[in-house]
Amino acid sequence: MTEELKITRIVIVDDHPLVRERLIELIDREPDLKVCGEAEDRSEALDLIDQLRPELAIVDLNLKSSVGIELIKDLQAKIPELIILVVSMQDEMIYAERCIRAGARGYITKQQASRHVLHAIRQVLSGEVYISEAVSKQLVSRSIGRQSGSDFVLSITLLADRELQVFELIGKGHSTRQIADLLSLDVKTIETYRGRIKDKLALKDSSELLQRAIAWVHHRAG
Amino acid sequence: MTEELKITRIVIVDDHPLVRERLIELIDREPDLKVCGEAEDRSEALDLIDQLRPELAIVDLNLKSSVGIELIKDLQAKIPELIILVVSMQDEMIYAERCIRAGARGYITKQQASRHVLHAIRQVLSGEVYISEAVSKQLVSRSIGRQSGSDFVLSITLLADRELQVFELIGKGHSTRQIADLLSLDVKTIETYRGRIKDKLALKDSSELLQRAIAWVHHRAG
DNA sequence: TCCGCTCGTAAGGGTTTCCACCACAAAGGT
DNA sequence: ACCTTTGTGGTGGAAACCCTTACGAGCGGA
Repeated sequence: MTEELKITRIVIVDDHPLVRERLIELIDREPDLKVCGEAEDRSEALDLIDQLRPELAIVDLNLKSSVGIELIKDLQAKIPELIILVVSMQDEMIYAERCIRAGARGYITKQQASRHVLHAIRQVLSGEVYISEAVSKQLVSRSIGRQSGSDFVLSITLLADRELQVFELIGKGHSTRQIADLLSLDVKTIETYRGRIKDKLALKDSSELLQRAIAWVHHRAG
Repeated sequence: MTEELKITRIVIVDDHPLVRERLIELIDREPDLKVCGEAEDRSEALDLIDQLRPELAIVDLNLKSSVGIELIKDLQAKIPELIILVVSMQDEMIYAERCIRAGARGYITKQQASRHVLHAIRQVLSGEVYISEAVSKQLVSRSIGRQSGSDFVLSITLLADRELQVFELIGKGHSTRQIADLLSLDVKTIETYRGRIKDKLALKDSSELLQRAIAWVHHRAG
């Protein structure tokens, strides 16, 4: 009588085939873990996970239309028992916080993923929350007073998830109409978000909003 | 007597280990290609490539600290015979243009990389320029008949002085009203310039104009 | 010289966006 | 149980966008 081995089934959601393929290799090398499906975008992911019902989903934050957070919320609402680990290019604490609040159980950057993804997987499977070093260190270094523009970075924290999404799309030069289409929302809704962003960041008109958004996007892009 | 096989040596510069690892696998599977080194950032890449002198460098655009474009320029200046293939997360034409202009011989998105990277490698090695479908389609849909990608800069020279002034102010995030005030002109005049700029640069709406202008300003700024 | 072209400036008129304010339901905190 | 935040939309007037037209100044070619 051989020992029964419980295999944990995992779905990967990421729009970069290179990353998916490498993650699959790393994971499938473990005898007790198995990637049972992959998806490239939100709706594909929802369908697939609903059908396969894996224990764990590894989700890229930066899906094409920047709807990673929405996907987390959707999954959390639909399949509460699913454990979600976020793999992201962003090493900003803001994003990690939002993901955890949205229901994810772990957050790891792509820089760290190669070495630490298995550790992260086991940690979230065991019920703990995993946040990668690089990110949590960032939190500390920021709270120790930085000078220029850091109060602006902090004020970004005030933005709700949707508002931040819209803010970033504005910074990339997208029109209100395009943003509405990208997020499948009414133009009027985007206009509301624009108004709220202006309030929260204390901006006086749309060009100040635009300038801030451009600066923010280019602040992260390097 | 065995056939002599010339092996092309390749260096990979990318700050995502997952991506590097997968690229290495794909490349090393080919008998005539060999990854001989990896680097994570600009200075590391410069040292390594200077030392190893590979035929080809595969460079990620979005390196952490420094912008990938700078690295391309550095490499091009220092080792002109090196062939550079850019692998990028950005599917926006602006970046492809800038890379090619900076001396890269190919541009492929990470979405496409998995399937097409070998084809791209062979194409740039054979002396041609490779630009991935997803990106070049954007270009074609906008301006029929142009395909080199770097002629955007040339088309900038089509702009009259006033038009260029307006273009740069747009790129800094100024509104039409603000520009009119700054230049002491009527709003209607600025609107005319916007229209002419769009014509000359073959842009289809104001957000494309905005994105171009932003890219232009950040290109000037370094 | 006359024709054609670009440049700088602006107006007319239709379409879309901006913006201040309102509405409402769900979630969460005190 | 209330109050705030969040996500989603609506009204309506001001402003911006976009296409077209205009017109004089300058400049280059036929």
